[in-house]
Amino acid sequence: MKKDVTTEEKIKEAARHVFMAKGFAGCSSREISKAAGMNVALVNYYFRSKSQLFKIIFETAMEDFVTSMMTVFSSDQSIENKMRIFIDREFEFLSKHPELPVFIITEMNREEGCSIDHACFFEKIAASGIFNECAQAQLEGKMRKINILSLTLLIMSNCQYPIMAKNLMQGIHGISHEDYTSNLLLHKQNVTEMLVNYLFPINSKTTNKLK
Amino acid sequence: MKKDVTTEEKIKEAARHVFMAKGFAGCSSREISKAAGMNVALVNYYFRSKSQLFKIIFETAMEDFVTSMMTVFSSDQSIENKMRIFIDREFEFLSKHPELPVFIITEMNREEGCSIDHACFFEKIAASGIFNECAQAQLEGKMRKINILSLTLLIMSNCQYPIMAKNLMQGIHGISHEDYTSNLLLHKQNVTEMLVNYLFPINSKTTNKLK
DNA sequence: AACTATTTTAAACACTTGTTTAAAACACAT
DNA sequence: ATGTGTTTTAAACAAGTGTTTAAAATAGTT
Repeated sequence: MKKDVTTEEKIKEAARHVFMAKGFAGCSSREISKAAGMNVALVNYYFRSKSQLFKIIFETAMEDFVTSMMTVFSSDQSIENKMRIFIDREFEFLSKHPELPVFIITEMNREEGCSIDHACFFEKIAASGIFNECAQAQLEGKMRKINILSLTLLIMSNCQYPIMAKNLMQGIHGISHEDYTSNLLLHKQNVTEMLVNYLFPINSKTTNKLK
Repeated sequence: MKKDVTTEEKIKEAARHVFMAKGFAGCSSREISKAAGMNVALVNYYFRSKSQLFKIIFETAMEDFVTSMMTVFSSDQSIENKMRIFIDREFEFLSKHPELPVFIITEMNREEGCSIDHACFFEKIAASGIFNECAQAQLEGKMRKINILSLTLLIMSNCQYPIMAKNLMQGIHGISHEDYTSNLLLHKQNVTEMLVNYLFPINSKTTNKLK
């Protein structure tokens, strides 16, 4: 009999939640199995080991992370508008998956990385032609000439950090979850304005804003 | 007989390294004691438990983190120059303590936070008068009027993220440790220029640059 | 209904965990 | 040298870890 939600996916869903919230070292196989509502042995029946299960979860997380960043760049907008849309999408995506950036950064730093090859994901980014497109725009004088690493950092920093540091910021400014979330929308606008002004200094005032 | 380095401090030093690199859940008491070159029981002889030891390490880390941010603001520079100096110091400090931001953000998210009260550290920041000084500068038209949370986020994002995401960025752009480190200096200049241009739009071109 | 293959479980495995205990090593005053 | 208080160790504790085993429950076929 086919079930509406297969056991295998119940495990993956539970593992995703637990791993994201506590990291690989911060949780046990039993905790995951309990979250999925079943026996421990079943987890190892479907996935050989905790490491193997983690590997799958991490790789799909990476996939989501990278994919969300690249969808914008296939459109035929101007580079400046692509940037605006990108920031908008990134804030939206990360608001739905707030643990993702810390999870990826933390687990990339782990020595025993469950033998995960990160390179393949990064190759996808390079293969998408994003970097070439930016370099081209720089050559044509449409974009400020800073190196691509710095460009990546500017965007990633201002999109990801506000999500990552939520608890820290709430502590510093003594504000509630709701207040922080609404302030994040204002901040997104500030970030967009700052980045566009900096990266497109000439035509930033005349270009049409995002709807 | 007094020793040059007391056992207690040997433990703290080892614990600092191991906790920072692997987090609370990612390491064992025995790993710490081994890194300090001694028996496990000694760790619990000086510090009652793993949690207690962690609490001390975390609190001093927080102390460092907060202190490094506040030293600039006691000087009598202009607000714009303070900002430039702040960014400079923050990059320098974080380059020496690269694991600090991820460590703090991660451990602040932990449910079992070893019963650490974070509030006292944040109170120090507010008590320093930084926020008031910025609000004043905004009233006097010396600084762009954005809310203080957004201001904090802009600065923290652009200073901390480039350090936190080192491995991720190296992967994406396929560059070595050395290349990343040197690129970080260029990036610091870009960040400074972008932030100053955005926060001090009127007088940013005429004000004297940092030596 | 009886057989087969798949899915799920309880129980056990060897090992690591944080913590404690009791004895040993040490420093130092008398 | 003896006694005293401190520092360090080896060994043990119960509880929790990842993983495996063998039996039970279930589904599907004849």
